[in-house]
Amino acid sequence: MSERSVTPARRRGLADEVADTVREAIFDGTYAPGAQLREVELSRALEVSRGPVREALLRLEREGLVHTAWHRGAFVVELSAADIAELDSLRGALEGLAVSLVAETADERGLTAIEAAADTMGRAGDAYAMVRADIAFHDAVYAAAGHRRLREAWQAIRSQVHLFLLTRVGVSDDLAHLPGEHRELAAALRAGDTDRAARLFADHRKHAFHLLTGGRTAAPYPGSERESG
Amino acid sequence: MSERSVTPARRRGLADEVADTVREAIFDGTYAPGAQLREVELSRALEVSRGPVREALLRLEREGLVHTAWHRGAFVVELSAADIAELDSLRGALEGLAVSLVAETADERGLTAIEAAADTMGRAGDAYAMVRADIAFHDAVYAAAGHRRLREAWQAIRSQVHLFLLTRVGVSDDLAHLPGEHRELAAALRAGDTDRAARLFADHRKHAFHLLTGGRTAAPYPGSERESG
DNA sequence: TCTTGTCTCAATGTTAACATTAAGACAAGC
DNA sequence: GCTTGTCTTAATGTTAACATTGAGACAAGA
Repeated sequence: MSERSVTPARRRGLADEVADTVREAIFDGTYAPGAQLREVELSRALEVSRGPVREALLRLEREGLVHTAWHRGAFVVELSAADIAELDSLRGALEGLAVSLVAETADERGLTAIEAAADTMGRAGDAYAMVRADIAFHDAVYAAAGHRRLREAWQAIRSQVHLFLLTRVGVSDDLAHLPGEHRELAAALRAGDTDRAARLFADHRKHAFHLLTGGRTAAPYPGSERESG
Repeated sequence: MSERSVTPARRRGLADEVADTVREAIFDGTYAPGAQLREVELSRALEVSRGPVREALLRLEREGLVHTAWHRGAFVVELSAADIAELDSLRGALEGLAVSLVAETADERGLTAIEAAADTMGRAGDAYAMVRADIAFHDAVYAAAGHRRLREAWQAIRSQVHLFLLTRVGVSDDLAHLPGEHRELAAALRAGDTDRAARLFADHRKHAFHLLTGGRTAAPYPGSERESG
């Protein structure tokens, strides 16, 4: 049992540490969308040299949280309406695969983790904790899929989704229904009902999309509608 | 007309140059799967310092062509049967979205580019040129989808697919039917027939999968079969 | 008034030296 | 004979200094 929790014990290096710190700073609002991330500034603040900072910024760029330009530096991304639509449709495609994998091949451990994540969401205090729990729930689903590249594809947009949720949280405080939805999703996955699970996940996304954009955003890509029809 | 081909003219930096060179070297077989990529060795050979080389290796890692371990360096990936199955299923999910986007919203320019890529394939000389043309065809499809993050998700596995095709080319010299298939795919896309295009693309992948793995490989993920049913 | 050329400077791109790590060889101990 | 500890060495991780770039300010010219 306790053997299971033994971490691979691999050293992480300063770059990972820096990346985590900066990512949290962006989520905390320390660096707002559009803000510039200066290498020397960060290296001074974190007491490391510019090497690891550069590497960390590259990693954040891979996550889509930061965009860089030649000799002009790194900036926190500003998500446009079109970007939100892209994230929504791509999420749909990835989650479609993840859900079918989990429903058809997931083991007990993965299903338990998903249900635990759903339960955690029910105990979330404020809206920000709710957002964290929501992301964690989807993390659990991707983890249970047992598909490394799929998980990596999710991680490439995960931070952007997180950022979007954080900036839009508060436009609607009617988030109380989410924990119930997640428990329903978890139940469908455990039941192995692929079609029902896929439909629920699609509805879940569409629901959140319209709720958070308030309908003022561009319509989602047509491709994102296909699986729910 | 000529205005259209004006490149953004942005400087690329040594890291991009190095990444391109090393990627080509991997595809050429200079660095076989499993080979170590030493930073000092590369920096000496390319006459740059280790900084850009490190950055290039990070980029190749993002493409999945290389994997690195703490204080142990970078190695060319060795694709297992499970990896191939992952690539196939993830490709299916991404292409499903791409195909529906192209069939429903693509403009004339994108469709023309796809057809041009299909025609190029017909004129491919040897099997290696055929592989390049095949990748280029799919590139054109993703480009025509007009979905930046989808294209990036494809680029994250593109090189791995390319590497796999190169290592397996020759197990079957019956690749003559591919150009015809591609032209058929292009026609379905231009016709805007989403369902037919999706079915054709799924069959195309399944066909290539079985052809190149010779059926000796693990079965593809169940999720990869869904859209063709 | 608008354009164009020059200048300045802050920031990134690059380099080479230094510090730390991990795998392998080898001998001591059980 | 097998394990364990130490040493060596080759590689990466990190640092700080140097080189290059791009945006803005400003003045001269049409």
